[in-house]
Amino acid sequence: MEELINYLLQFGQLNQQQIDLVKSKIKIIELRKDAYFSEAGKIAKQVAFIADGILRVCYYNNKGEEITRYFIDENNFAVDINSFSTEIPSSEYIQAITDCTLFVFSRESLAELSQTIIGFDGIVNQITTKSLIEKVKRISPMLAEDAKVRYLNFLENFPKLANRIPLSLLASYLGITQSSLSRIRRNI
Amino acid sequence: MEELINYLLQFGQLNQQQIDLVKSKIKIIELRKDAYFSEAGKIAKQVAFIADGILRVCYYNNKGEEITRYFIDENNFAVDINSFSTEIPSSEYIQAITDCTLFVFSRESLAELSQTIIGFDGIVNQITTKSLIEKVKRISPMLAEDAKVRYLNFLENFPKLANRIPLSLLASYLGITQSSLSRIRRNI
DNA sequence: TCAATTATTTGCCAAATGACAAATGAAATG
DNA sequence: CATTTCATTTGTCATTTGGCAAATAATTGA
Repeated sequence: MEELINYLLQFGQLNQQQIDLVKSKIKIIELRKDAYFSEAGKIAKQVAFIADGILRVCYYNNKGEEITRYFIDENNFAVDINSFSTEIPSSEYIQAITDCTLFVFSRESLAELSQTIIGFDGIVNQITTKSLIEKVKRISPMLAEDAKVRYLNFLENFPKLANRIPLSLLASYLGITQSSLSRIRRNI
Repeated sequence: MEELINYLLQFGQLNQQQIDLVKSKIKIIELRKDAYFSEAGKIAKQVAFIADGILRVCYYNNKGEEITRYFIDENNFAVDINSFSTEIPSSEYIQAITDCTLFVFSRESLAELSQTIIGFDGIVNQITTKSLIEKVKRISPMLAEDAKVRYLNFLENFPKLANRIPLSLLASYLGITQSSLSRIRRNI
């Protein structure tokens, strides 16, 4: 749980009392591989900090194909920010692709922390903005590159993730078929 | 300038005095086609609300090719949020692709508004978050679709923009060559 | 208006990727 | 250990897209 606290402290100060208060709001959840953390059609009510495991964000297109948009691994927050902030039902899923241990905050817990801890909103805002900027930076350049370069970039940026993610999901994330990714991998 | 104020009022309340204060901080800038609003290597010091015209965000890859990442048109904010918020030199350009009229806030102006107007930070945070979420939603699904579908989606989502953007830039945004886009267009 | 410049279209061929099916490999289960 | 299930690789062929050059169209500026 120290990882989570350290993460927060990057963005603002918290005294021991405040840290304890934050900790008291955490609910620890174990998610089995393939289980959903949040689902399309439902309103996201929780924010998770991943203590262990990998989640992915995915959706289904109009051909029924499953598209993986994003992976999130240890020591990062996972939330359907759109649904969580607007309270509109989500259009995508957040799913465990390995067994996961999550530190979960409910909407109510966060509201209480927001009211009790001066500066908590600021920390949350910074984390939100930073995460979204990173996401844009990660995804945005991909269109301009061919599949091989996208794969190599992924390996470079997330060397530890590559072995832990099934080929099919990685291919979907890269925007190619798993056959193509398999062939690309052979040619390296 | 009413457009800008209305835009802000969507995210929070401002009384007439506060509105006047906001207006007093605005600097009106005319940008000629091809001129830069912000440049790679420099720290973004301004935020623009586009009163008229279209901007694009672009960068150069390691082959020297120019990649267009994003278009921004009237009644939207444009800023290199990464550079502006971290004060780290940017790696991309924001360029006018038509003659533009911009309402510009400097970092100092925003800081003053932040200190003077209760709730101004909240408005700014909401706009920032909402803009980033929209950006992710716009870009993220593109990888999973072929070029023709990407083009059709663009037409559907931004019907007015298509005629105002040169083919070459739109092709770059869609991640294909202009020849390919030209062919795709013919087949529709 | 005409020339010069820039933007777009087209043709040709090569390379990349998709679609589908089959083969192989790896992991889980009884 | 054998079997089943799932993941990955491979083969074949069709389609898409890129790269390059040339042709055509549109725009700009003297």
